[in-house]
Amino acid sequence: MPSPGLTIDKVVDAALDLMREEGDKALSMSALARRLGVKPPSLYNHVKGVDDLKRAMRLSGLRTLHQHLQAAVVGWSGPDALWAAGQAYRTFAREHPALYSLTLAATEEADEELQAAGQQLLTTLMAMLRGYRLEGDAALHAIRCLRSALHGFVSLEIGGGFAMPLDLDESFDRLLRMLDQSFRAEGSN
Amino acid sequence: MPSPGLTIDKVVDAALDLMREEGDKALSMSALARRLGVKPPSLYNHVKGVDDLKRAMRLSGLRTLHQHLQAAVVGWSGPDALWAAGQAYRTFAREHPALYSLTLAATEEADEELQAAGQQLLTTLMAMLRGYRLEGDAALHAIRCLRSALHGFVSLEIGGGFAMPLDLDESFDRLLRMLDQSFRAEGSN
DNA sequence: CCATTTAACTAATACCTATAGTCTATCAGC
DNA sequence: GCTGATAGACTATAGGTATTAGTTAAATGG
Repeated sequence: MPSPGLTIDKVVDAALDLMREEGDKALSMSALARRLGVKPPSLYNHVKGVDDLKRAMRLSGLRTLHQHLQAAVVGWSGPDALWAAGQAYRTFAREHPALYSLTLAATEEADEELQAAGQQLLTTLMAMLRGYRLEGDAALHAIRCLRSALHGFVSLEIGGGFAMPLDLDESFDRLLRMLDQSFRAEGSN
Repeated sequence: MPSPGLTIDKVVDAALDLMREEGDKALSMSALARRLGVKPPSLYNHVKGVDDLKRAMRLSGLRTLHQHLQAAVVGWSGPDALWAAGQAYRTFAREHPALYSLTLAATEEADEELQAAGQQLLTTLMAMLRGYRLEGDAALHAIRCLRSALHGFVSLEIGGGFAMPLDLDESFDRLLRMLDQSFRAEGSN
């Protein structure tokens, strides 16, 4: 083996750095190879192609997001947990906008590993809602509302969709209040 | 002029068809030229390049969405208008998933025309909320909640993000109920 | 110490976007 | 009806991308 300078982890990490620094448009096998000081074909010893690379990045993104969420909500319940999770979610998206977009895009062709990572995320969100005493389908519908609201807000925010000169933190707080009140109302059934 | 078979509208329409039929990944100047029975360089007489083409498609998407929304809410107010708008929004996204993603992605580098189209959309949403008697900043924050919820839901839905075997229509209805109750509470201030 | 394997490489293919320059059919004005 | 300008197609070309095939050298294991 001629000086194995690369590992799959180094490749994925470099790809994450590249996308963080230069945006999702700049991510390519060529640019990645340049950054790693290597010729493009060498990358194919570690990833199957650009789609496989993105899949690995998505997996990394899902796991990192999950860790952040879990760290944020541990020890809290009910509204406190909701606010902590909301802030953590939004912070992650703002700090890694390109990765966030990539991660949440196209859950369609998710293999087993990706689905497991998504499932873990869902489990954490479910646990977070435990304080609201939501049962059965109501809890699942509530999760969907929660995910929609969070994903929609951060997507629009990082995409520059909120143009009005109006405090974003305040808007996000109101979004969380809306969720909180909805969960309270549903939970008291 | 050797038989001007192309016009800017034909080009954009063909691009929309191409993306609707084969997905956003299949959209390229080459594929578009093939579909139009023309050589790729000919397209450059009508659009500046692939980015300009996408810009034109985004504009078309924004305007179509706006028309659908306006047609849906006319004659209604309050909750009725909210439900009509929600259904129209979701229907548009489901019928043109690739166009929807393209339209709402990267509002960043929006030129004057795009911003105007976005503004019209916003104006229609504002009018729709009139029945809730929301005033000043409260109305603007409410719009952001509305957009977040709708955009998040349809994005996740068309991306296959909702995997649970649970009725999507029911989930969407609950999302609208959450918005409705929030607007009622805010409006009574 | 040698065989195997790993992971880099070079070379080549087949796309893609985009620009420059050419040619021809149409249209306006005479 | 002729002619000149122009619009809109074309050919040719440059340079970028992903990917595969085949080659070579280094490190490991028996």
